[in-house]
Amino acid sequence: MSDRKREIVALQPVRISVVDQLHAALRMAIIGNDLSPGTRISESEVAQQYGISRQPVREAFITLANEGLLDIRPQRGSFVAKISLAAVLDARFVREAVEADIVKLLADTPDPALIADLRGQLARQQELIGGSARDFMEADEIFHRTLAEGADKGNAWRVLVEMKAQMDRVRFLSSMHFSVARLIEQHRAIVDAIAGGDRPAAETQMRQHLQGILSDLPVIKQERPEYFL
Amino acid sequence: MSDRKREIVALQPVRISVVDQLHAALRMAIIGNDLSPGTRISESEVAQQYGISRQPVREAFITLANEGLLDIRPQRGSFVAKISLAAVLDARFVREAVEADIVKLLADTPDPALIADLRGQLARQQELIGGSARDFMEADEIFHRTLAEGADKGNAWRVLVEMKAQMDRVRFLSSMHFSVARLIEQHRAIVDAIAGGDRPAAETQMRQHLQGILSDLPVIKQERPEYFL
DNA sequence: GGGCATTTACTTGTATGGTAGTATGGTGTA
DNA sequence: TACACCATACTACCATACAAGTAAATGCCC
Repeated sequence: MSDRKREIVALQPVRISVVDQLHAALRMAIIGNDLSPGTRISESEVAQQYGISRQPVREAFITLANEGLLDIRPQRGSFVAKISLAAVLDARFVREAVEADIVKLLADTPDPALIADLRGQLARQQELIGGSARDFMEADEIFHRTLAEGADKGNAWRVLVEMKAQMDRVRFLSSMHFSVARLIEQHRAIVDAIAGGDRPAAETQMRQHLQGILSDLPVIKQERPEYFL
Repeated sequence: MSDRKREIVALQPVRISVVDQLHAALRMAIIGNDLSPGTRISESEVAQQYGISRQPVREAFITLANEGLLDIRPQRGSFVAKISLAAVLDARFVREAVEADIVKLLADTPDPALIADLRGQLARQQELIGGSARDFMEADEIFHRTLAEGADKGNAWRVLVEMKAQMDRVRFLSSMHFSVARLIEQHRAIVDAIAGGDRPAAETQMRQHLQGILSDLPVIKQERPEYFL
């Protein structure tokens, strides 16, 4: 053991609570549009399906409601939240603001190790072209999280995840309306700007990247008005 | 009834659930440092105090935990979350990024009505100098919310509230370490920049305003290390 | 007195029962 | 036929009971 501080990592509890497992499952189902906006899901029904009691289901529901993914109406029922145009637009706005500042930081002091990591991810993303939307979304999430953590803003990532969820829901409604290749190209431009220490370029590229959804949104809303509020 | 679309406003439920009331009360208590970081609060204890069952208490706890204000340790107890320096710094970072973009928008198209509102608030804030920290915090919250809503980013305000909570907790630990007068002066500078349509100035002023806590934070941490993680 | 196994009192996690409120479909009436 | 009324079958909300795990106090042994 050397002189430097020992890394103290919190031990993960071996058992993940029923609530957390259920929450993760439902969250994925909602974002991936396996549970469409407006769908009714009742506590007792879900409890029965998973072979657990109503209580943990209820707790998972509460967290989903806090995240804006579920709409609990007392004495009436719980429904997968319809997509609020304003909520999606504001989520996008928040992401743009925060991630723009993140890449500015990264461009100020480019870290070779980080850049190598990112370039590796770009290569992996290339391989996903033509694959499932879900796989690319996952890679995309890792990419953006790497940026946040590279700028030592791991806690900020938590809110970005929530914002990203709102946006990804929309994308999953119609995976035809965005070009994966174009997104990867934008990712590459961001990495290049960071690597070159070009702060304004990094900001511009990130903002453009996150503005992409603005053109898809009206199309999707027109196609699937019943999914929107 | 005229030809224009009728405004459909959602009817508010008259009764606020026990859970929501309790959550609000506990949240205020934690932010206002009536419940200090590290304090143990048990479900059954709180239930007894408020004359309700454990169930709604538990649900309020879950939401508080999601907000990062409570630390629920299974089979061990629930504790008011200690303040994480990283969490506060990242919350500040997020606020700076988002609110900077908000005032940029506002400066692009200055709205006389909004500016009049804000100037009125500045006058009210002046009257609060020397008053309780809690009163000023409330006025401060209204000010920043007005900016967000003025830019039509009401949904974004939701996440800002969560970030603000982390920061306000710190400030309440030691209300001596910041000058209300200086904060109001900064508010005024922000409003002036918006009114003048000066986008870069608005951004700069907002960023400076939100960087203020950076100087207080180390002092407070040194004074009350037991409150920090 | 010090170390250790055990007990005990506590915690949160989960299951279930009862209540009040809401939607719906059927029925009687004008 | 159209409408008001009511029985019924849901819903989520809240209370209560039990299970599983933790930690501190206890008492025993060395």
